[in-house]
This record gives sequence, structure tokens and C-alpha cells, in this order.
Amino acid sequence: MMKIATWNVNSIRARHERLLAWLGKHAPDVLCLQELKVTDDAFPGDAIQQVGYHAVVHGQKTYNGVAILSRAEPADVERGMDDDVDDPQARLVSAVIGGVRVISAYVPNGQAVGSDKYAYKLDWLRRLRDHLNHRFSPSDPLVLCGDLNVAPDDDDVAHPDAWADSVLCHPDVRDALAVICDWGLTDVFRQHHPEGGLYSWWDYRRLAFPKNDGLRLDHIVATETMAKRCTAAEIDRDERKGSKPSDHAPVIATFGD
DNA sequence: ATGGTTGCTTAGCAA
Repeated sequence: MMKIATWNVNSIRARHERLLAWLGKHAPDVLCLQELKVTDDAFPGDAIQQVGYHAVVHGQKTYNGVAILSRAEPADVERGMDDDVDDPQARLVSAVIGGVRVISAYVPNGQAVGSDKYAYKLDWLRRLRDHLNHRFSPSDPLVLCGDLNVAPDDDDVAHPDAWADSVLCHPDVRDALAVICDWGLTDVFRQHHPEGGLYSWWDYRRLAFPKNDGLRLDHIVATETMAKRCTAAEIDRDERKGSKPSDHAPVIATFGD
């Protein structure tokens, strides 16, 4: 059994205590993190090691930054994408853990449709598809986890009309994510929750969480061999409660042997 | 009610 989780912590400094508590409570085999907002040297690797986890870190000051925590030792670590683009933003890291290629991704938000940041988002998603194609095979045991900053369907959005054609829901970003999944990846959360109406992100503003005015932006997508092994998936909504939560809740998937 | 939050870094940006 292998429990793989993903969580956009929105600053690992601000979420240090919550992260350690969460690891203790849920004991995942793997936890992909996004939005660390620290450089590698400021990552709390010692505290994480003390609770039994290895850490592979691709950090960045102030913005972005991704990591993979794992009980088993990680191998074949890759940072960023293997392409010609000189991209200073730390948004992708991957490693092989227990024979499974695990990728932690923080897809650009895109800010506003039509902006430079939006163009970068679409290009980044296109590059990710090319990277998968170039580096890996759909027949590999592979799991892509992260804040993908796309709500795949209207039933992943509490108020789809309010978010229509936003950077999180625009047909262009939904298509770009579909192109990635067409490579050979299945949304394992959706596999276990076809009903919709379940969210992983709620804006800090406007009482969005108490009103459950959320979107499902954080995903675990897996190649067929892994999707077939996935026995359960959940969003840990409780982690969004209480004092000083991240605006994202963790997503957890369980894989049988 | 034309709003509201958080984090990083210090007044403005990003989400």
C-alpha cells in the first residue's frame, strides 16, 4: 500500500507546524508540496527528517518552490523541465520513490486571461506535455501531483458562472490540461468521486471556505498501471479549518500493491 | 455593502 498526497502549503515557513502535525496524523508515504516560497537552504529539511521523511527540494525565494517528501529514499531526481527554455521559476520536481515516478507540479496561476502570465501558463502546460512525452512513457508507473491551477469541469466549481472564462476555468486551460491527460493520465480523484461538488481551494476572502465557495485545483493524475491500483482518494477538507490554514487542502490517494 | 485575506517583504505584488 502506498499513500501519495499533494498539498499547496502557501509558504512552508507559515505552515511549518501544520505540516509536521499533518505528517504525524496522516503518515503518507509521499507528500508533494507546492508554493514553498523559500530557497533550498531555508527549507526545514532537518525537522522533516526528524519525523521520518526524505526531502527533494526545488526552492525559490518569495514565489513558487516545490518539493517531494517520502518515507523511502528518492532516486533519479529531476528539477525543472528538460527543454530549451531558460525558466527561472521553480515549479517542477520529480523523483522515483518505491519504483513509482512521482512529479510535484505548481502550474502558473495565469493572473488574468490575455495577460503575459496567462500566456506563460498556457505555454508551461504545453511544455509539461512535451516534457512527459520526452522523458517518460505512459506505460511507466507514474503519478503527477500538484496545484494544477485548473478546475477541469464546471462541477469542480461551486459557482461556475462566477468563474466562467477565468484563468482557472477558461476552455483554453481546460484543453491544455486535457492534452496533458491525453498523454495517458487519469484523474484518480475523479475516478473515485464522479459526483463532483468537491473542492481543494477556497479563497481567503469573502468567507469562501465557510460558504464552501471553492474550486478543485489540486490533482493527482496517474498512468493506467497506477490508476488501476488506486483504491481511494480524498480531499482533507479539515486541514483548511482552524487557525492559519493554507488556502489549499491536501489531496490524498491510496494505491494498492 | 462596489467590499473581503494572506504571505512576503516593507508598499506593492501575487494568489
